[in-house]
Amino acid sequence: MNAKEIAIYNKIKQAIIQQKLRPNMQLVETEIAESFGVSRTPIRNVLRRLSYERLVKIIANKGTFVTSSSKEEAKEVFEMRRILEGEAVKKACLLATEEQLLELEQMVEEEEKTHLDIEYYDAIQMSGEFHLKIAEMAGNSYFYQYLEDLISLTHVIISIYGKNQEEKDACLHHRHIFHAIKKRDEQLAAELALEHLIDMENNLQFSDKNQLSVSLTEIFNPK
Amino acid sequence: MNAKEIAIYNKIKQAIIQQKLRPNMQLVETEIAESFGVSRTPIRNVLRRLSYERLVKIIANKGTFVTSSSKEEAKEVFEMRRILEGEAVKKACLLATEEQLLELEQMVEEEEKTHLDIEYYDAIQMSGEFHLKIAEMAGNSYFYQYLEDLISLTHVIISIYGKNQEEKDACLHHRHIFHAIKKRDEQLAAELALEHLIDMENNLQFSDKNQLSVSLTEIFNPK
DNA sequence: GTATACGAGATTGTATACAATTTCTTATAT
DNA sequence: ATATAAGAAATTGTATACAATCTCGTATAC
Repeated sequence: MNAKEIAIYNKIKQAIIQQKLRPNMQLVETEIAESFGVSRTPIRNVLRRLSYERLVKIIANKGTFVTSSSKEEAKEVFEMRRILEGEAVKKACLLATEEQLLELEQMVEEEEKTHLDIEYYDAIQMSGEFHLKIAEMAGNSYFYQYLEDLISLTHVIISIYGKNQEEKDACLHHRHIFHAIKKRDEQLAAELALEHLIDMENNLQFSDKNQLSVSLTEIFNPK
Repeated sequence: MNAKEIAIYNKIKQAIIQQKLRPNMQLVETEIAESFGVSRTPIRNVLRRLSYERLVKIIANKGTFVTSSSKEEAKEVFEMRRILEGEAVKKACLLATEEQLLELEQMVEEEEKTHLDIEYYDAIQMSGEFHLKIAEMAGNSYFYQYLEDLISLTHVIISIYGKNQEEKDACLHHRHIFHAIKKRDEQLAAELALEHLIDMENNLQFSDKNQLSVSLTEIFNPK
């Protein structure tokens, strides 16, 4: 993707994460193209990329729709995050440079400072960036590539199933994880990272009312 | 991607894996389009997808080139495979149905039977399918998605750095892994899977002569 | 009144024309 | 003879016209 497409990609992605584009909403190519002042071609490229990341679902000859992760898909996302972030944080303990540790600490401090002031959706975005920074420190580009997608999806999942009280402990957890990495305590860091993710998952409410139905058939004629 | 594009995608992917399209080779859109009897549009879609999987590299306004993984990139691929396949095989032990075990056994037997007869590149493809079957059995679609890409890249890596003696023990390893899964011995299965991957990596030769140069400039005017 | 069939509207899918960019060649000035 | 610049060729990037497909409403047959 070139710079122009990346800009469009980031805006659409952020709109999905910030729930301006809600799950199941249709993304009509011509409408998006018009709003960005370009033709359908680059829009189609961006939507394809987003579909590969599972943030949208393209149905042939029908349209592109914002992802509405099921309970099962959400579980898959969290399981894979535990696997990858557990390993990533261990590698980060081994490889972190002093400069990276400083950057990570600054991210935690930034998070704590703005903790209550800022918009809710900015808060979870900052939280995501902390996790991504650790992925970056792990010294294997696949951690970053995979976790970038999984974390984006987590944001969508929280927007569907969250109880809007997620980040109450997140900053504290992040600080603890940071300290473990700084002490280069692999075992502790991994444990804390897993606990943190399990906490996030436990804060989801998979009740029926949070399930966004794909069609009215599901509401009126459930099997 | 629709059926037509998937067909084109598979053919190009297989050509790369089977080294009919060698690393660093340029893939010109119009040429591929002509050979498939379609316009550039679907070809561009397929190439973008392949670039996301790192099988090709798209350089803006210049062209698309078959990936030529560096030594460092190869190490990343194997590290991520160890992480994912170690977990996948453990979950496969827990979740495998009798039917799946039968299918897996049949794959091993098929591999052993045709072990020496068939084409070299068909052999490593069969080997890859064994690993993918376990990913499928792990009950989390991300194992399959990620490992599909990593295994494809492994084929390219072996084609660059391999000593052409990889699959001598592969069948045996596969049978041992199968037995561990059948006995539902998580620990053993994971150990064998890791050993198998380490073995594969140790069979690579990262000598300079295997390094495919990106350009003639690198041959004649190395910095 | 109901069911089927036809057709209009909306949306995506494909081909193609043209624009932008890069690379290589060639011509020209020194 | 060499260096620089102009331009030609090759390739990708973008916009657009048209085709294919799906959805839904309406009309018509029974």
